[in-house]
Amino acid sequence: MADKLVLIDGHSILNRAYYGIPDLTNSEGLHTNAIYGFLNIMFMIVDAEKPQYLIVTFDEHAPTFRHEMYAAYKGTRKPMDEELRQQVPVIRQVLEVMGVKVISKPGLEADDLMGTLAKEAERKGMEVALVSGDRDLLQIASDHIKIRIPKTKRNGTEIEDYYAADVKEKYQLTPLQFIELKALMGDTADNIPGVPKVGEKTATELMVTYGSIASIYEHLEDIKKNAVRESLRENKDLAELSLKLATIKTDCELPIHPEEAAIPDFYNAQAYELFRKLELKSFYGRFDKDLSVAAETDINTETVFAKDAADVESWIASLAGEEKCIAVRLCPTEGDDFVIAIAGEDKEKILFADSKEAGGDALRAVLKKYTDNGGHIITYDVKPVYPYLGIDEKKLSKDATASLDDMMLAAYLLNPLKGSYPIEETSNTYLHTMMKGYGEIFGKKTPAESFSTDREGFIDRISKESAVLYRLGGILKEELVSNKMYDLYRDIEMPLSYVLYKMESEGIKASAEALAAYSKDLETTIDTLEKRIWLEAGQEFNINSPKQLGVILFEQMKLPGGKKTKTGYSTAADVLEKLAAEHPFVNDILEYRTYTKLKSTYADGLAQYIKEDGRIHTSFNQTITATGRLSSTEPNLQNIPMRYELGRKIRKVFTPREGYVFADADYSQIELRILASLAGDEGLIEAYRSEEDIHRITASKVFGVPFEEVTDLQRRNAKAVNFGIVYGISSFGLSEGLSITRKEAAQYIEDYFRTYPAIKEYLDFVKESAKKTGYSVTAFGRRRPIPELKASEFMRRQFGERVAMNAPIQGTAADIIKIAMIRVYDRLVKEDMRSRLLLQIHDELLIEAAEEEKDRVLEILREEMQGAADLPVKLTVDAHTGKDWYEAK
DNA sequence: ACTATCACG
DNA sequence: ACGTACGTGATAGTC
Repeated sequence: MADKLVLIDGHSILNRAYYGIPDLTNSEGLHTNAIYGFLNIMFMIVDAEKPQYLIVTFDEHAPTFRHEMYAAYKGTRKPMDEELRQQVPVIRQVLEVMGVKVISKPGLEADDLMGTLAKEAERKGMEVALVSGDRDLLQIASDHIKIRIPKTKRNGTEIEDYYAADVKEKYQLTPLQFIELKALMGDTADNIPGVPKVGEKTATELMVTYGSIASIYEHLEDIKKNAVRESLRENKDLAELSLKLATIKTDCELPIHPEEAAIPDFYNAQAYELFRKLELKSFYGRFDKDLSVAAETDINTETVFAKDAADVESWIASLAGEEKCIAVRLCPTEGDDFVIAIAGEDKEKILFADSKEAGGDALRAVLKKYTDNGGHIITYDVKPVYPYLGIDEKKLSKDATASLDDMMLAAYLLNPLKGSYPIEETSNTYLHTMMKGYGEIFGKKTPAESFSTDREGFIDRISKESAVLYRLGGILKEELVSNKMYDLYRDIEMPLSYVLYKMESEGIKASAEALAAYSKDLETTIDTLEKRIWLEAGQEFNINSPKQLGVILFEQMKLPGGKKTKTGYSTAADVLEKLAAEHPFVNDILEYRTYTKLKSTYADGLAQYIKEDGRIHTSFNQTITATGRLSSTEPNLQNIPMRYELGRKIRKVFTPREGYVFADADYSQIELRILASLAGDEGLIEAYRSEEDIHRITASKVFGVPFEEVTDLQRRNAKAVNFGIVYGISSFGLSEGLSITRKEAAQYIEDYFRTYPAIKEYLDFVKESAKKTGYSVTAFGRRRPIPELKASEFMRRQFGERVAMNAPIQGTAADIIKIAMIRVYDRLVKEDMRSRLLLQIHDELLIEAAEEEKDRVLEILREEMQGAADLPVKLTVDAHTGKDWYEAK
């Protein structure tokens, strides 16, 4: 095997990491996102390549101009962000401490250093992997020099690799021709002027056709486009200069040679210290155990084993101290059994109890007695813990949760973008510990399995977790207070968690027989459609495979429609619908999709979730969405079909229990009302006060026609604009939605903003404010960070702006219905009713109401939902009862 | 594990 | 020249 050299383009990778990784800071406020991202990529490459030699290059001054000879030309490179600039010396220090060879040479570009090093290594018989964030380096690619371009994606980093042959394949150009391509199109970041009027498209076309700049000039007269041809003619000198500038040097004098850069052992004690200081926790695991032991001690615990419930009671009393506060980590094991770890004032001592020995009922009684006497419990993910706390059924949600804290809910409010909230991540973030992930210790085992196979390890783990929880209690409360979200946490999220627990336990009755019958009906139609589609297509194929379907439609049947997705043809509904008019056969496919969707996801899918009590118990997740909404899983009961009759019929299988009916209530246009209120737009507020059709009024005002003369089309358009505004309007989005041109869409938006000027002012204000603070805020103080707003890519920034406009609206609506849920629940308890809240579907609540209570329940729903927020635009609620969900909605 | 599609608000 | 409406979750196919 030949020796291998890895070359890393320091600035370009650092830059890429900075823009690709959301902001990170250590507790001293030093930004570390670029450092983190850089090291991630470096470690990943070194792990994969296992090179003998490693060199990182940096430009001497950052930012630099590419070449002296062109430095006088107007520099267009943006100055470096301060947050990135401060990380440059730090990463160099990190690399130095790890023993990595870093080179830079005054007056030389990093590209030239790398080019020279790569070629020299190749001459010396080495394999080279050159890691860079930009494509300039592709000109260096050869059979032995691989250019590796990391891309930061949603779930980690992917690396694109280019040997010479790959460059040829992807760009239809050799690496050397690639230089000429760049010379033609120019590069503002590198101050290469290029030829005016020649962009990426034109340049590629010219190079593929003629093969070189020299050849292009020989065949100048063949070029069709006048503007391009004349520009080339006039700017020949510019083309030549650009070619020189674009060529990476491979003959520099080097301060170091490849064989002098043997790869060091990164993971030494000094480096470990620095990583600790920077708090780059995810890398701690790479260092030796011995090095990391010191840090692991901050959560060392000594576990005491309880013999019985009395033991637990006396220990709790001593651990709780004067503050009367303990942290409890509780895990169900087999059957009804569970184990608990309890931490308190004495931070090292953890009490462990197993319901098998201490008795489940006895343990529950101890916990109940403790809280009834004013004791406080800090938990992590409290919802599944409620059944162990013995909470009195008569308690209002706020009283039930007054003595409880849930650090997972706190962590979610502090950063709702994480998607999941493992306890160790919260601890590592806020306590600066370095806990291992659960999976690193127990793999994919469930807690119950871990407990039975590795009892000791599991006990140690939940002991540590409880210790950490006790400390998080104070810290996260402070964080919530200083971020002005403590009220939201205490008055909304905590009580809501209890309401959700009750709703989940209640479940909703569904008929397995009715689902089976529905499934059978669908199957008949699916069979017919399938046969007809195969007949039309002239062959049997898997209609559910977008790949096979694409080939059939667009290759064999030659229907118009191009590629859209990464992997091939798009066969999405909106694409097929455009074809359906000309090709009725496509309708069969759309219909087939509808029927199979209904069968697999709903008819058959839901049936699997019916429990022995004949009911479906969904999970309402409180820490998933970025905006503050709930989500529903296993199964999702927030997306049961509604819009079309065929699917809507599914709702008939959801029925109330004997002697009960459903009462269903939903807010009317809550988001638009919130927008009007937050913006304080007199026109829109007044429009709502008139209680007329809001889309019709809007159409009348925007298009300047009398209310009575608004056409259906005008109303439809106005409605789409109203929706678009809520989503964070863009002319493109609106034009897609309405099948009109972007220009027309832009005109609609302009007219809309002229009609309701305060709406525009408000949206501009929230955008500006989010840019300044980095987050958007709802009327109840819920925050959504928007890191996209400082992205370098235009598209991502645009997305950030739309999110900044939408999040306060969607989020405020989420806050309001959460308040309504708490109030509705409390009313049902207070008034001693048998009716129960079952479901929330974003703007809708479903109650199983005792028959004699149904009118009262409707009243409560209307009152509490309308009264949940006092806005300039009154919230209105539609409420109905019915013998199934279909009827009640 | 990822992508495409489609169900809801 | 670029390429998107906001927020979710389940399923089937593909790698």
